[in-house]
Amino acid sequence: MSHTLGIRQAQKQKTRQAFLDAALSLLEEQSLSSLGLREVTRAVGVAPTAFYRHFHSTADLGVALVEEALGSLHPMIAGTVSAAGDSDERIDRAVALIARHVREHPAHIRFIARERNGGVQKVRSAIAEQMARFADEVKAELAKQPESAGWSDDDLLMLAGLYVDQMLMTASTFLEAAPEEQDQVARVATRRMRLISIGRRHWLG
Amino acid sequence: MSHTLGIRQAQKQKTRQAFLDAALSLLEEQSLSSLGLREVTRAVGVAPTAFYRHFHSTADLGVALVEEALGSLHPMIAGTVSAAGDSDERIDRAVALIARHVREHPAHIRFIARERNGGVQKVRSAIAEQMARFADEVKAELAKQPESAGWSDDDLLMLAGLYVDQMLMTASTFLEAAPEEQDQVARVATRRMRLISIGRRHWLG
DNA sequence: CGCTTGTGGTTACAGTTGTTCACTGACTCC
DNA sequence: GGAGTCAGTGAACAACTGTAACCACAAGCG
Repeated sequence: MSHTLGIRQAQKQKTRQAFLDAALSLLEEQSLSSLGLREVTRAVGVAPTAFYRHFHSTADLGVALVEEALGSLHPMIAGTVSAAGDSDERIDRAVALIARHVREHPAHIRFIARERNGGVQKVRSAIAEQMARFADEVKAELAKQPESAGWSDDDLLMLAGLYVDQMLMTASTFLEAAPEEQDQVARVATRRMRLISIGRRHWLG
Repeated sequence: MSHTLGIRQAQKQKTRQAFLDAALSLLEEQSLSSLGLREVTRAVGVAPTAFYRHFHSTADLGVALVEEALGSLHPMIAGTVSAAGDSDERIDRAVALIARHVREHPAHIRFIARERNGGVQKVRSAIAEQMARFADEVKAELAKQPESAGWSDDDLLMLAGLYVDQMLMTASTFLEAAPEEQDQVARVATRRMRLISIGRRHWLG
């Protein structure tokens, strides 16, 4: 029952999206804490004061960017972990999926990796919250697998967090690697994941 | 053959160190790419133009900070890995060492974690280079251990990189955790390391 | 000693920043 | 159809930025 929202609201959303896009592009070569409000409005092509109609501050814009960059990622994460096949096949598929996502949304990944430890507290919190949700979701998927028999909740969450952190680091490494190094990066990432999975298999006893 | 350097040079080094200290302190709540030259000189208590006598730009200052923060860390890394005792004892000691280092040099860790993926290319490179050196050193230590029999150089480097990344992430997590959460962070970090070590033990065959 | 060197200070410039205020004019709703 | 709402405008503000030119004066060195 979503009624079409009026011309007015639609145009506002469009401008808001333009802000997000412009900011994301400007953030490829700087951090959020140095992103100026005027810089963004200039890139969008609107007056500086128009910014306030959409965000209180650039920090607020950053939080919105976190939603955009990570909010849509939950299905992919779950799909990655619950894929069919044996452990090695699953890992290969996960690494390939990460590589593809980085290729398609490089600015998103760059933003998250950069601001995860960045200078803006609210954005750091927003990212931490999303990452915690990822870890919870991965944990839920892991719990379904037979390999997790006998595992405590705590240990499962520990493992899930390790996987999630590893995924983001892999993505960030893809980002900085030259095209001809991508394969090498993928191979190392695969072996890291494989080692962790081996550790998982022998964790108990 | 180190002759005492003149009063002149000594005073210059002192001022330079004041710049580094002031910058590090200012960077606790912002990123390097938003750090202004005037901001730093104001904090030090010198004229803006004095900055140029020591650094070309704030990016240059950042590179110097990388040296200060990571340059002195090499002995600790090596010591951590080559410590005596069985695997679990070694891990406990490593985590404790990391916790202590974070407690003693929080600003250093914050800076490295923040700028590792930060908006200043030269600084990112400087950090990446030091981290690669750490990985090489850890690899060399690992190679000495009997558990590494039969391991290829490539796999050893992969494992070393995994350990190094894990150490920095642990340090950064300590940094953001409240005092009463420190123990919990330490316990999770310990279990992560332990799982990796188990993976290592069963990597071959 | 006097000459050179170079750290740091002073003044000034042209641009930029965030934020305010009063405004326009197209959309919305009764 | 007329009144009200509100996204976006334009001008103005004080404060800030990096950088240039020139100066002061203590240290180094023949």
